[in-house]
Amino acid sequence: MYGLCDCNNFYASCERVFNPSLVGRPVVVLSNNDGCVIARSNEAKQLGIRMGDPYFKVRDLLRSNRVAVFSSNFILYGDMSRRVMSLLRRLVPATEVYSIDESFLDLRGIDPATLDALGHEIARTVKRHTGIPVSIGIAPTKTLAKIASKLCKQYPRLDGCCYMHRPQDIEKVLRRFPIGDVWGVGRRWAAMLEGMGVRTAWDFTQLPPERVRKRMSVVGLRMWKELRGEPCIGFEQHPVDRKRIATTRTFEHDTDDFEQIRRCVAQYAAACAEKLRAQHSVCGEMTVFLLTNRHKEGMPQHCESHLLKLSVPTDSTLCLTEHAVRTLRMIFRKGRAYKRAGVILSDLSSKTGTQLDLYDPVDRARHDQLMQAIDRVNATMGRHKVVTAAAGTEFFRMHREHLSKRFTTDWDQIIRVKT
DNA sequence: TCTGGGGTCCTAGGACCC
DNA sequence: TCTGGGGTCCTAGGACCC
Repeated sequence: MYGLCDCNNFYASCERVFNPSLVGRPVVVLSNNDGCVIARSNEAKQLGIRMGDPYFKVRDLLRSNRVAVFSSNFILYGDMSRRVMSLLRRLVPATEVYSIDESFLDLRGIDPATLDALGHEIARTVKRHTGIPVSIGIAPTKTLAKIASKLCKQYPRLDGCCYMHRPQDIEKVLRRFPIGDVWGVGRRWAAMLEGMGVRTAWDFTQLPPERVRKRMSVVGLRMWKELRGEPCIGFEQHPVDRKRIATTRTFEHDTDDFEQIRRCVAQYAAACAEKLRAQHSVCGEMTVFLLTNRHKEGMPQHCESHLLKLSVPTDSTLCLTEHAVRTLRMIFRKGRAYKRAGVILSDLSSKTGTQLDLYDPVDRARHDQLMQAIDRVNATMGRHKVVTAAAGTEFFRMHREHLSKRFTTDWDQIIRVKT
């Protein structure tokens, strides 16, 4: 049996933990720059606010319904996630962290008769220790466990855990489960399947497998088998290294100011390099891109980008910043209203065993020492304490009008209790 | 005025190899 | 009239996830 533990309305729930007056009130969390809605409490969902709605379009609706609005506080959400995940790790034999708010649970070797009680116990414990409400689904495959956890959200009387294992129960659920809500079915496939007369997950399991394979490749076939109770997606015991690392941002205003964009790109390169070192990898390729505002109708759209292949793979902020700025110089065109820029690192490999260049002008060993020192300073004394001159100390401020505090990671912002 | 950010996997087709 | 067989690697594009 596979378990899935999914935190309910995770970002909104994190905000509520430190502000209990929000319980029962609608809450939404906004993306970077307070751009659009990326998380909603149940009450906010009921008001008809959709995922991805631009903030400026729903502002009046939010105000008239006294919705609590927050800028995204990823430091807080990341720390709360870490707490939930480490708790889960203590309660089951193994876990696979799937996203910031979801973890698969390895339940092999546990007496099936006790799984329902275990699921409820986990949900209660996570709520008690972290304040975060979760939905736990337990079923014979990962795809079915996902469905089971969605049922928990739909039916509060399940009380946080749905153990779905008898074939007749599974059939009953699948017959009412919309195909578009199945894990792995996006908008395109949902439309295609509905065109084929497939409305529910059950309809899908009744299609001939050859047809599924032909229209949806092995990915669809795997899903078909998983829904029929045959596990095809295994349990990842150990977290795998990323194959791409990106840092990209939308600017608050359109700009063609080269110096400003250069500072941003240098900051993105440094952020990528930090993530790269954190997983002990080096990168062999770097892409820098610039985009104009895709929402401006009638304006010419431009996408400048260039992929640079590095002669020696590196994880040095200095090397990557230099490459990024040089690449930016190549693609930048004065007079274009740029709205977004980014740095993407690819061709990642393990740092041990890097092929060096005999004529390499860079002293790798010294760079390594310097990077270690910088990472240590920034880790212990606060982010951005040491930066490159290219990135500058003037941090391009994100528009975050409704930011909550770093209650759990900053002594100066720890919650105060009035007596 | 104002519209996020970061990932993965699979397939088909072309270039190339022996 | 008739033109082999078997493979790899790379890339772009399309699908998906949170």
